Amino acid sequence: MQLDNRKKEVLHAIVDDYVSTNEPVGSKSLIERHSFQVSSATLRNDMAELEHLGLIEKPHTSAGRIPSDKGYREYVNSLMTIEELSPKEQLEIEKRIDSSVNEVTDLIKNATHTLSETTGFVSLAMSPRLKKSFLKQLKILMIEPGKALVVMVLSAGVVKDKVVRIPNFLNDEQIMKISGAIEKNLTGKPLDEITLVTVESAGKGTEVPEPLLKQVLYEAYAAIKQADELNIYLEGEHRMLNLPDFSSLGRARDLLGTLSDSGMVAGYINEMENVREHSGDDSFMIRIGQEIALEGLDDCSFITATYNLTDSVSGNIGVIGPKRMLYSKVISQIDFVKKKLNKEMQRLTEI
Amino acid sequence: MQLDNRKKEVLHAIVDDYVSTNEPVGSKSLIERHSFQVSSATLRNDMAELEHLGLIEKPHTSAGRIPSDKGYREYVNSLMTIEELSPKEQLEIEKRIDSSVNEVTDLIKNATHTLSETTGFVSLAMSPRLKKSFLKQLKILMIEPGKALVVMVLSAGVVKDKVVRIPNFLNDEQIMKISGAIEKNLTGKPLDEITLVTVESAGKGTEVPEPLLKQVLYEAYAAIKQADELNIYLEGEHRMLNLPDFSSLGRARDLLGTLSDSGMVAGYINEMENVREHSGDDSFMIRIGQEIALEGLDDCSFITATYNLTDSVSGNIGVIGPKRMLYSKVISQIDFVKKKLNKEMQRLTEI
DNA sequence: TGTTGGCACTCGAAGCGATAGAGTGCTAAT
DNA sequence: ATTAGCACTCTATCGCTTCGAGTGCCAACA
Repeated sequence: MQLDNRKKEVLHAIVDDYVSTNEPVGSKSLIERHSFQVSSATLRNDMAELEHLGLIEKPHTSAGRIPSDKGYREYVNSLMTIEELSPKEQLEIEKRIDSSVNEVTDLIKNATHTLSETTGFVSLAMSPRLKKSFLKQLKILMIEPGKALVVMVLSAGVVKDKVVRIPNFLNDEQIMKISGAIEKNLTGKPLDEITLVTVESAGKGTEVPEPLLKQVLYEAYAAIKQADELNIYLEGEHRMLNLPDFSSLGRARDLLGTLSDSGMVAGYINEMENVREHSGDDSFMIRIGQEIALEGLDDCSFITATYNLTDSVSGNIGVIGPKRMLYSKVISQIDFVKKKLNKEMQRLTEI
Repeated sequence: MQLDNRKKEVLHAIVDDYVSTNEPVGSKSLIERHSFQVSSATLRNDMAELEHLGLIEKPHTSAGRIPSDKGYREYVNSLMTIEELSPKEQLEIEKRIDSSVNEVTDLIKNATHTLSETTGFVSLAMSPRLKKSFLKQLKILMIEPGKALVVMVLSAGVVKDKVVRIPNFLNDEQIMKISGAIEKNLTGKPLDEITLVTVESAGKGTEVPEPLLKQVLYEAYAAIKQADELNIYLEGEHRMLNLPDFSSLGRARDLLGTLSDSGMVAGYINEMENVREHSGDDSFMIRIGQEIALEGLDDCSFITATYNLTDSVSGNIGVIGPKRMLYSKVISQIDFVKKKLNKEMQRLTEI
């Protein structure tokens, strides 16, 4: 994008003004609010040029300009400067993210909640992708005849469990044998390398009748697979209704409708994450307006960062807000929450 | 309420018409839509009377009437007749509530989701109140030095667990001893009779140094207390935006704002539940409009039923919809979902 | 006494025209 | 390349009128 300096400044100013006023900005008010050394007529020429490049657009013929998706993109990529949060803001976040929590899930919910409160937008987080973590322990506990609990401890310090049905007449001792065999043979294996076949061969040699054994092994396998399922946490959907951008009920409805299908949102984040991984970019994922392939989010921007539970186990945390947002501020907020989250995660996972 | 028959019919008709059209209903249209054997002038007199009794009201001087909270209340208490769902509707619900689920929590989420889809409103459920259930098993598993998992099996077939911190240098054997002592002494006790003192005395006699023992016992106690904490599940908040009743953004915002504070909603349900228990009424709790002591729910009705996990362990499931709803239909839907839920719960809890 | 037809009155919703104001594009001069 | 000036455009808004559904009340009637 070959823009001379003044044009860059003009675009910057238009984005800033539009973000803060929510009104299309015209050449005159631009002169008033900023100290350009040229006249409004000159800015009009520049604006015509920016419009030609598709960076800004007019809602109607005789109105001011608003940034287009492409304009916001240019702003985010090359114009804005990111500042650190003030110590006060940092403290506020530190305080809200509770350090007394002992489970990863609670910690993530905590961070999501905090992020929604500090940004005033919808926040969301994906649970850690555990497929690269490995099994450290697996125990099967009898609950009552026919029912057992599979408890797994994963390398990332995460504990998962699942209630499963087992044949009624299996006794404690048999279950212990099977449990021991699985644990012995699968400990240290990453979850994504564990298949039904692996589990079945791990259980071989246990002196339990074949069909019964097979059922238990299947259930154990199902429990392991369930452990690496992804969860998504969304918070603060109602905040969108406070934004003038969604004062039209139709838009608000479409947006909340889409967000209510958390599976769809999770799928989209996963997709984005794959792109990020392959592009080698390790900081933020930013999607603006139509770039987001979800219905009803045309007027939104979607920003996520990646947090790490361990080196190989990570998840995402971020916000969905209006396109018309203070990008630099929001990005610093996400960044700070992410860092705090990483710190707490480390506390939880180090022995 | 001493109302002659025709006045009852008039109120009935006004509620029905208003529910289906969402427009204030006048004497003339009342004549048109129903076969009253009198003139519109007569109905006008009746309506003036009903207004005097506070059962209906006018949005403004020259408009038709709409039911007041008191009017809806009268309708619900003595006018409406409840019909069973059609076999088709029943089947639809049966199908949606999945029978392959093995955990109570999943089952409840499932039922909540179904209820929101069938009614088109916000649905919600409270997790079972476990304080009357008793401990069947309690195991403490070492995860790694300094970290353990407390697993509890409760009488209602519910499994709960919590990761806890323990002193670093406790070994497997010591933990097993403590775990065994607690289990031995507390099995069969209802959760609400277990206090820190009970747990501490249960752990006595274990050959583990005093301060270490005390910490573990405290953590075990905390885990037990956490097990009977209540959870609330809310679904379909976005559906409210589809209702003409909430087309004013302000109302929608207040409503969703309140619902987003799930703790507050849970507290309110608990309060309602206490009233129900003491009044001996065992069917539905219905709260209409201003009867609901929650901000922003003035235009809503709140209907819940009680489901049972076992005889002494129960929770609630219901909906929050607009006051202007088809009460008889919604009540049958809740009732049917509740019955189905009870059935599935029984399947899960019977050995 | 309960019911009815008639009538004047009320009030919001919808449609219309005029006006104001912010903004644009273009042209001609610097 | 920049600027002043001007004609033009489009929306938002205000006030005005009209329309219609609905009400309350009164006098007449069974």
